[in-house]
Amino acid sequence: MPKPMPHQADIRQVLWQLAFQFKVSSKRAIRDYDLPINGMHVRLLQMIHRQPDCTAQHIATVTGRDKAQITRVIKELESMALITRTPDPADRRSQLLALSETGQSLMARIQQAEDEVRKTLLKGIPKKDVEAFIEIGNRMLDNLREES
Amino acid sequence: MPKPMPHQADIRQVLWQLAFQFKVSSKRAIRDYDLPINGMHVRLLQMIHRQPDCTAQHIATVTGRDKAQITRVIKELESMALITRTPDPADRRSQLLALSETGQSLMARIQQAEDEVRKTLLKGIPKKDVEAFIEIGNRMLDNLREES
DNA sequence: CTCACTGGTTGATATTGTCAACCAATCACA
DNA sequence: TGTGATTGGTTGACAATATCAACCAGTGAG
Repeated sequence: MPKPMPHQADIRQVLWQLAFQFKVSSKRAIRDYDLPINGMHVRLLQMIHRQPDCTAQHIATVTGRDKAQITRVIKELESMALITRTPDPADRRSQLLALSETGQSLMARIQQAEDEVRKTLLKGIPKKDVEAFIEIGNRMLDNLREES
Repeated sequence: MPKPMPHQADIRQVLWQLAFQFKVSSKRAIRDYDLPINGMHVRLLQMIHRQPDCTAQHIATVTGRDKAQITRVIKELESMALITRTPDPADRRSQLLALSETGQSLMARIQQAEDEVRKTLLKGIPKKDVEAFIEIGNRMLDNLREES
């Protein structure tokens, strides 16, 4: 019986908690599906899925993560045959990332798992509110990024 | 020159990014103050600061983290003389945590650093929107927690 | 051509998260 | 009262994630 957690008035707390809880739920969902990967793998797969002609550099800047880490995860994904790396014809330094067939079908299952989490997350919250939330969140992100 | 990042439509992305960026900014702020601690330390100090008669258990359930981890961080904090542990007279298993004098003044500096981040984060966003954001976020948290 | 820069890689190391086993104090309750 | 289940906390081992610096090959401006 989950005792009703008191609501946080502090935005910092709300953000930490949301991200953390969401991560936990996603992880659980993915484990339920018995997929042989972890959180970082999932995130990169999603990015590669969404962004055609995705490069490691792109992922690094968008996520704000260290490129060393990106490199490693990509290497793992490749060794699992979930993605393919082809050298960019236009710039031989960079490599274009894409999902392999296996990666695609895995992605489908991941989507399914995460959609359930999202459905839980948003249960009973009007669409209008969700949109407002995302919009305000994006404004905050802009604020933080302007700093750099 | 930060190129304007495209706005994310996906709530998952927004959450990840917000939490991550906030963490980065906080970390930078704290480092500027030259404090000899890391993110986890800060979070626990904050909880102990806010919650009188805080216990390790309490922290573990509120943050959703593993209690093993909590134990270790607490031990470090104590060895840095930032907090004190006194056995609970009512239950000899548990220990009441409190900030030491040093911890208090450290906390003040941390607050200062994080307030700057928060100010950046919320710049130009009307109070009403911030409140709405927090309120909606809390509803989402409730949703996730009901799962357990 | 040379020099600064960029995309990517590697190694080393720090931080954070997870799992399971364990101890002592407490509690439920027969 | 005693016995078994539960709880607060600790420890060890280990996986996942993050960070920093050095490095290489290709690019691009001059």
